[in-house]
Amino acid sequence: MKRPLIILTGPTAVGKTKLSIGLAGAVNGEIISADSMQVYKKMDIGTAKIRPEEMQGIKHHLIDILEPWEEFHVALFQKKAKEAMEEIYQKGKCPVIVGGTGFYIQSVLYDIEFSETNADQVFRKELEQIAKKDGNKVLHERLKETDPKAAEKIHPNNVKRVIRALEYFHQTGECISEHNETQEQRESPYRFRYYVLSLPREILYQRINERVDKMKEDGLVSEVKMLLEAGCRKEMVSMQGLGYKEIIEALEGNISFEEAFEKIKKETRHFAKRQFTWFKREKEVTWIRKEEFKNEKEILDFCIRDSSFLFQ
RNA sequence: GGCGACUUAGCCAAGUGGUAAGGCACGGGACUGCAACUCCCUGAUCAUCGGUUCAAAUCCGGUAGUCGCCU
Repeated sequence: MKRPLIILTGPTAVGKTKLSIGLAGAVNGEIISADSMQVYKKMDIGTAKIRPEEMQGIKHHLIDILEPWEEFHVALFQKKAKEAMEEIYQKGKCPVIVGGTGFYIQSVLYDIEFSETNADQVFRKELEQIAKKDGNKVLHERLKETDPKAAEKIHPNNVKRVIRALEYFHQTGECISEHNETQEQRESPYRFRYYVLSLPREILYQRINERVDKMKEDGLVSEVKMLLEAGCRKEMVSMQGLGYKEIIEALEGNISFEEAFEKIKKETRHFAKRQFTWFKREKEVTWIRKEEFKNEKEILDFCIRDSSFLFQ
């Protein structure tokens, strides 16, 4: 029998955290964060990380597990998430994955296979240079020769993806396009419910603006300063996070702080839009349109009722 | 009241006689080891009326609005 799994996601600032506590409490669950930035310690304000006192005794996994100078990626997320899930199942509890990184959720839900190889930084840098010097097209041509199917699917300007496809072939001798095709067929090894929390665009955008204003008040600038003093550099994956890269720009004097915060709002809106696009094409999801409910309690009740079959 | 300048998509903005660059926003989409990343797609007939011309956003005139200066 497949084991139960609850996923709670949605665009940034939609209110996942709040609902997650109630839900996890009701189903005797523990929370696994599916968030590419909240894994980092010391990055609290900019990631709108849940505070310990808000957790109400619910155990949270994959939050604050890395230093900001360490690298994180899907494969690692999947590994750690699976470990956490194992631990949760051992206790007879139900894992509740909460977070807005759709890609991460997918990796666990469909148990996508990642090869054992590590990122080949040297190879990547080399290809990046080619793209820079000779143009994106040249690199794409190269992919056409090794993996025409992938080349067809990936736009020449999407250098990152082109490089990954080339790297994959370089490391495994196999076409990433074929690998992906087989992975797409996968069925989830879990009995699950995949909730996507949503709000009308205008309301969500308003919440985003308010949240960014709050980050400003709460001292996002000092947080970034502290991180830089601790040795963080803008090239680091963690410092590419929304809110961090813009404040660094301002600290470097390239833009004003006012511009930086406006930029954060704008980019966060863009991010939310991308998240919607992702969830829209995920097939086995249950949308929870918050505007159709009277209050938070009703939403929670719906989730509890709706997911109860997982435990029968 | 007079003189002058301006008026191009939601915003910024090129074009000064041959049939509307670009950027931003909005919207849509992709995504299988950097994913809060990276990338793709999408819009006007040029304030308005009339004239000149084979041809006008581009020249001329009227009207309206905006801005500046002057009395």
